[in-house]
Amino acid sequence: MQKGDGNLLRLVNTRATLRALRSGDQPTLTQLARATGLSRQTVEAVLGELAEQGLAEEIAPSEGGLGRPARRFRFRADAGYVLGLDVGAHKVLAMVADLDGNVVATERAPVAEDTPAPERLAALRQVGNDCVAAAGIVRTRLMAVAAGTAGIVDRSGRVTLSVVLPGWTGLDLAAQVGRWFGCTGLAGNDANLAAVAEHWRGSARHADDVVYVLAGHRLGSGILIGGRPHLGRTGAAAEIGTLRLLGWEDAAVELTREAAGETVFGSAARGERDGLLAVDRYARQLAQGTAALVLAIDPELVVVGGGFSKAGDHLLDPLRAHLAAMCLNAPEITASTFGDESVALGAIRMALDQVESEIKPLGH
Amino acid sequence: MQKGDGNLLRLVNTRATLRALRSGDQPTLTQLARATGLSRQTVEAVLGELAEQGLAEEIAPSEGGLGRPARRFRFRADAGYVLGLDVGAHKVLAMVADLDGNVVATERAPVAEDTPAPERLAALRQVGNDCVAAAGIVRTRLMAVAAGTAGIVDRSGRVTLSVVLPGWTGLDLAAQVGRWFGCTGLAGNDANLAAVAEHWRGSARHADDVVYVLAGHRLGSGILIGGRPHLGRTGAAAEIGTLRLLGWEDAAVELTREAAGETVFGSAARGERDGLLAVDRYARQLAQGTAALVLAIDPELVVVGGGFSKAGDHLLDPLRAHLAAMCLNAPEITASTFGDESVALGAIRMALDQVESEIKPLGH
DNA sequence: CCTCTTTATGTAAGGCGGTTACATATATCG
DNA sequence: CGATATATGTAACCGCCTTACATAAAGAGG
Repeated sequence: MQKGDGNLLRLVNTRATLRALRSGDQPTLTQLARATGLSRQTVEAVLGELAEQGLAEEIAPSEGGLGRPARRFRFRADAGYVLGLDVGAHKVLAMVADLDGNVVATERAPVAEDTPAPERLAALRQVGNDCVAAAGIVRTRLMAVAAGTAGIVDRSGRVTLSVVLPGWTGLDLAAQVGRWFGCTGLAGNDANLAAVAEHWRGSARHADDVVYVLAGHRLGSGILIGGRPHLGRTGAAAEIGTLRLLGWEDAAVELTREAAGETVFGSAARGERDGLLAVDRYARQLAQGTAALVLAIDPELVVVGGGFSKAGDHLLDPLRAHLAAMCLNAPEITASTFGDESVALGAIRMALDQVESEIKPLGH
Repeated sequence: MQKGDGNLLRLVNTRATLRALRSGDQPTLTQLARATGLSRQTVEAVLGELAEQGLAEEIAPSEGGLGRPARRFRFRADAGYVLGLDVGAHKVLAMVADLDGNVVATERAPVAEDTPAPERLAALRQVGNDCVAAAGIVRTRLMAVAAGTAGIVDRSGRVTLSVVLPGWTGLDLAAQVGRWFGCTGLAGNDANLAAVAEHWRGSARHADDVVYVLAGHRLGSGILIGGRPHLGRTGAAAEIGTLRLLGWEDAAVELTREAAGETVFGSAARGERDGLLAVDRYARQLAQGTAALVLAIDPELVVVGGGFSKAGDHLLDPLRAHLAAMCLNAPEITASTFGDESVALGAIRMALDQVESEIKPLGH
């Protein structure tokens, strides 16, 4: 095969086999062959390599079928684990998942908004360690760790700018978490990772171009293009808040000044005039920033997450109305499915992508 | 090789060889082998297939070197041609290029702004035919044709909406031009194609994420992500003009109402107070829409094209100033290199992409 | 003029990855 | 118990690519 490319074909076929293996339910050799379009022999050889790497395993043949019992295989989701972290303004959150993305442990701890960076990092590390312990695995089984955080994060995983978390700017978060847990470290913007989570298993499963709006006391946004986060030159894509004209930054401030957000949404839900008006004002300002993103990207879907998204249609309906007025042919708008845990889940997906990208056929 | 994929490896190697063949200057077999990382034999075999398809050709070996004379090859750029069209408000423009993208003929004709669709189409067809004739080729040698037009064009090449060209909405432009010229037909938004042209050979050669702003009597914009046009769900990506808040649509109107744009820029160039103020107002409004796109996409580069871009820094400098005030860390801003012909050039690149995507190894 | 050096071309052999074809094994069903 | 269905194992073969080595054609130097 090609000199430089060391086994392009095997790589492709390995990926195809792995996909079939994971999507099927303990499939047989013949089923895998049919699913991948490869010959039985090839699938067998690939499975051999995967078994050597601990990624596949033959299990006992099934009882009670017609004909010779088929050899069955399964993906060894427990061959390794990944850790997803979320460093927020008020909490740190950690989740451990196996290679199938099944979450096996979750740990969280509250953090004060004005906590300085070193303590926040210590809390993050602590919650990460606790989570690994709770998952009942040793740290060496972690294959990658990813962290989501508020602020602008560049491609390398360094925090370029964070106005929310004190002392956060300049932090090399990816390298930091990598060192802590002795594996590849990654980091990304929280809204982007939340979007990734929604695209993986949430509201945005069937959309590839997505605008994610994080609507809470803080406003944030993320963009998925072709199912992958769009970072831009500096990692600042979707940071529409900077354009004062759109009133994006002011929205939440205003709402929280008037009252605790929850109270306002409760009031609106009860149909009280003041609450309805406040929510509508908020939705309008939210819509202005969202409209700018929607018009720029023309996404298939807008997902609204963050604390206020719990209000559901009480927030979404006015948002839909305002957005429809601002963009002709506005896209569908839906609420996030994961709420609080979406950032950590997105981090898990990011870590899994990293792990999967490292799977190579071993060239004997 | 794989059942479905009929020759993945050969396809990859064919592409690699083709790239090396085209970038080199009549390279020898050995040079090609070195450039592609493939063995000489493989390259030889691939060239054989390419020669069968008329895409490569052996030429006389070079004189006067040391050692046995090497066999030389060249890419047959004249194996086929593509046609690029631009349907504007005031003109129709056609260009024929060979497979290397060398433009061999250009034809244009003025069209009145209020020309109804059938006549505009007739003019387009006419100018296309004239251009093919001027290129001195028969129509059957056209391998693809692409057209750029103002308005929203969906993925299939149908005009979903055009407010500028009367009767244009609903037109299946791609199919139309394909029928006319008896080959694959494509169509796209003019600003997007202009961006493609700039990325191909113009100001945006070294940038993959680009925002293109068409600044003329009409305003338009296009987005390149990863070097390719980003269309969005309906093809309306970058149509930021809809957001009235940004005053995008009003900008040009105002400028043209005050005076012919050129006069204003001339006045500004002479340092006259009125002209400078008018240009600054225009630049400010232009910057608002541009800022929204820049913040959403975080591109590496903003390219300004369209009629007013001829004013150069007289327009760009105030634009830079306003943009810097609106986005922290604003990207570089530069003028288009192709001006008037960028849309047709982008159409040519689009057609070439289509042709190149169709190159497959013939499976003997 | 002949030979050496340099460069490149031809030809053969072999490996890797994959497929097809056919014989063989092990269930259930009548 | 054999017929049937299903799946496994083995062998032969083919395509694509690479390495290795012999051969060819030029200039350079005696």
